[in-house]
Amino acid sequence: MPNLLLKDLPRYECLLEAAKEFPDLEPSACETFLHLLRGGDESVRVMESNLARHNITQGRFSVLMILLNRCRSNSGTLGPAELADAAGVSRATMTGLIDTLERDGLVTRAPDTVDRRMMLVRLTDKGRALLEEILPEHFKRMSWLMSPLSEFERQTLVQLLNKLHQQASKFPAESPSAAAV
Amino acid sequence: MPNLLLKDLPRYECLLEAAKEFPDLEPSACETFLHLLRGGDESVRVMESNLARHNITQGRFSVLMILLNRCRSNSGTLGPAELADAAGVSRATMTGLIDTLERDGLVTRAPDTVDRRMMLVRLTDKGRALLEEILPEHFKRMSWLMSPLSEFERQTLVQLLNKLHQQASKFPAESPSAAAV
DNA sequence: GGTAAATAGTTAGGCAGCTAACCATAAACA
DNA sequence: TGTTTATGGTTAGCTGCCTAACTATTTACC
Repeated sequence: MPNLLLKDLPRYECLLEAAKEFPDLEPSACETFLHLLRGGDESVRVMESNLARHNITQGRFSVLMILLNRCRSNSGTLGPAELADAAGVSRATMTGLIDTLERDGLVTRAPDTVDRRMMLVRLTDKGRALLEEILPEHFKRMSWLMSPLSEFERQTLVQLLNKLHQQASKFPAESPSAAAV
Repeated sequence: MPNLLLKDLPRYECLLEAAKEFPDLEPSACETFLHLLRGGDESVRVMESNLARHNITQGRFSVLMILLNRCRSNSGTLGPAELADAAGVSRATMTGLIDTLERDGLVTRAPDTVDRRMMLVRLTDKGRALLEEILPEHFKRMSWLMSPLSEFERQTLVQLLNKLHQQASKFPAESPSAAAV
């Protein structure tokens, strides 16, 4: 799901110019933000073009990967609510994702006999086989994408992104302008 | 449009473990990639919660910003194809975006008398007023989000993201596995 | 034990992204 | 000049994302 992507980011001088009109615009913050968006988006596109060859999308892929990981530790089943939480989407979205995955035979959905509100989603053999077919190229592309960065640069990038993650997680879910404080 | 987001990224030891099963998995590349995705996604969410208060989405916002920028230099009008290219979406998507923007009175659409295939999209006064209402808080949030990073760290981050951008732009649009070469 | 609150899952309606196909017009070229 | 090709815009149909509202079940609490 590539997001909207500005092809040419504004040059720094333009940001400086715009800052005269909008005193709240901090050019270096804006520049960093736009680069981050573009970087994330382009990376997703590179990976998605691989997934698309197997008729699968980023969203479906994430669900399959979560199930695969949980297989190792737990019983191999998860409820839609847990999946939604792990994947960072709404429960309604997860219902739709599971619908298409089930339709294509990649997961199964069965009612939980203990808690009768719950459904148990499980990766099928077909789903696992699909992942094993996709993953080698998937990981190759990751390596290719990151190949211009040295190990040190990768660590640096992760640290910087972690700082942003820390900050974003502080964001008050509701209060709108309180963020500016 | 927040993309799908893994809430808890796998720990590095898990990546090392998984690399035993998938020899193509390069743990540091994978870790960097996942952090990048999460960082971009979280940042978008912070900004979008502001736009949503004004009943606008990231996609619509981008179109308005492109028009605002072009106003300064050009005649203030752009065709859907140019907009789509600048925003990095398909022409069909842009048609839909302009539809809703026009419905809400934020842009106008008029046929070009010279090239009769073209439409000319123009920002309305209402659209401009909306931007002027949104932008201060928009820029405040950018600054808030980036506030944990020093100027030097921002420069570093931009440089690293630029390297990824260079690499991603090298990506062959069609050939699937040639990327691994 | 019985009512209220919380939780799991789904459904409905809307927007945004995509591809593929289509029509109108313009440009290229024989 | 006339045909072919390219371009601009739209439409149709799909997926995926959201919120809000709904049902069923479980839990909490009086």
